[in-house]
Amino acid sequence: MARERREIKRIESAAARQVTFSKRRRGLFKKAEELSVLCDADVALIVFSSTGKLSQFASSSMNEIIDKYSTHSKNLGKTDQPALDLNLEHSKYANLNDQLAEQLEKNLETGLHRVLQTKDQQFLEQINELHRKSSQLAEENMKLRNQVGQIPTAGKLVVADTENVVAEDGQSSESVMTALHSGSSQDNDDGSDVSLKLG
Amino acid sequence: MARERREIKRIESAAARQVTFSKRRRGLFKKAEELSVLCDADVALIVFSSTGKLSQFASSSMNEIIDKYSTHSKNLGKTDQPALDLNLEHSKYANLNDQLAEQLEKNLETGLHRVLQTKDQQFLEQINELHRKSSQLAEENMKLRNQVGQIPTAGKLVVADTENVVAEDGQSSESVMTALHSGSSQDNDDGSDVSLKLG
DNA sequence: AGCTATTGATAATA
DNA sequence: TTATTATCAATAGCT
Repeated sequence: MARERREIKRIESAAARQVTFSKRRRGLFKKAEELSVLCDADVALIVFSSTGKLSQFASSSMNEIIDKYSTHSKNLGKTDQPALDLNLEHSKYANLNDQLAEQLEKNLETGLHRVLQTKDQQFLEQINELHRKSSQLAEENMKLRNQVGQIPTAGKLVVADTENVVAEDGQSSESVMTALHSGSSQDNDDGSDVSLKLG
Repeated sequence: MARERREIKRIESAAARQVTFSKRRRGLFKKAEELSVLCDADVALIVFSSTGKLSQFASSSMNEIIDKYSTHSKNLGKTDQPALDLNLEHSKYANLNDQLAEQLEKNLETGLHRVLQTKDQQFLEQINELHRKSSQLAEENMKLRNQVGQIPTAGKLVVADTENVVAEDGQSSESVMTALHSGSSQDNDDGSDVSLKLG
């Protein structure tokens, strides 16, 4: 609508596109508001520029309108518009809270588990090394006692027989301790031992 | 824009209002689509007539755009509109994600910390006990060597001098490892060593 | 719904 | 980005 008619197709020149976007966006928002005022309609307009910048207009409250839309949508919705709108399951937003909560919990559990695994891993490695050293000492000790002619002080070296206690993670706090005292453990199910729920 | 300029205020005549609504709505949707095409913008338009009828347009997917909007909203958003948009706290949906994330993180940090403290405590006690035993063994070992007339194998018993390595929690996984190898450590600031971020 | 006289929006330009 | 302006597009008032 101007010096020359413009074909409705993506403007290739980024600069020109930006200029046109600016002008037309203003016009669009103005029209949106005029419609809402003149015709007492509830209008919500959301625009993301190609660079990701958000612009919005809502004749009342954006949330309210989106809510109303979500609810109303399960009906036919699009009484109009040959629009490109594909959605029929706005339920997505209805349950947004729950879904997000669930998703976040999963993310966090994963992160938590990873952290615990790392930390536990270090502890366990440390413990294994200590066990190894103790074993060496105990063995050497025994040999020395034999050389000296002494009878090995049995029972004092409970550590001696635990060569490899735990090499991998996947234990709950409780079972880890058990494993540590009962020698080598292989039953790793790698199940997350952490479960948190929102309060 | 026509035979006469029309003041932008609610049209009282229901009939006239309906006619104008019809005409302007068409124009608005057309402009919305043109903007999205010309400028490669993501546009969502929701309109409820005064009689409650819904019309919508979305350049891509309505849900997608609303999602993006909700997420993006924590910024300023409304680059435009002197509109009647009253909400400044699209927080409800807008920051839902962030809020939940934050809340969850807090809950988890608390829970995590508690879990880690318990678990760490057990690990540390275990490690301390091992150190103690090693020390005993090393000491006894040394005495035996003397009896046998051997020269103590110096350097092999790095564990021997660490009587009490760690008795309390408050170490990061990294510093714990350091502490274990460098003997007793007193610099406990008890800061939470766990920090989780959502991926 | 159509029909136009007008106003309003805007493409090109600066 | 703002300002100008020639044109094109939308639409108010009627039918």
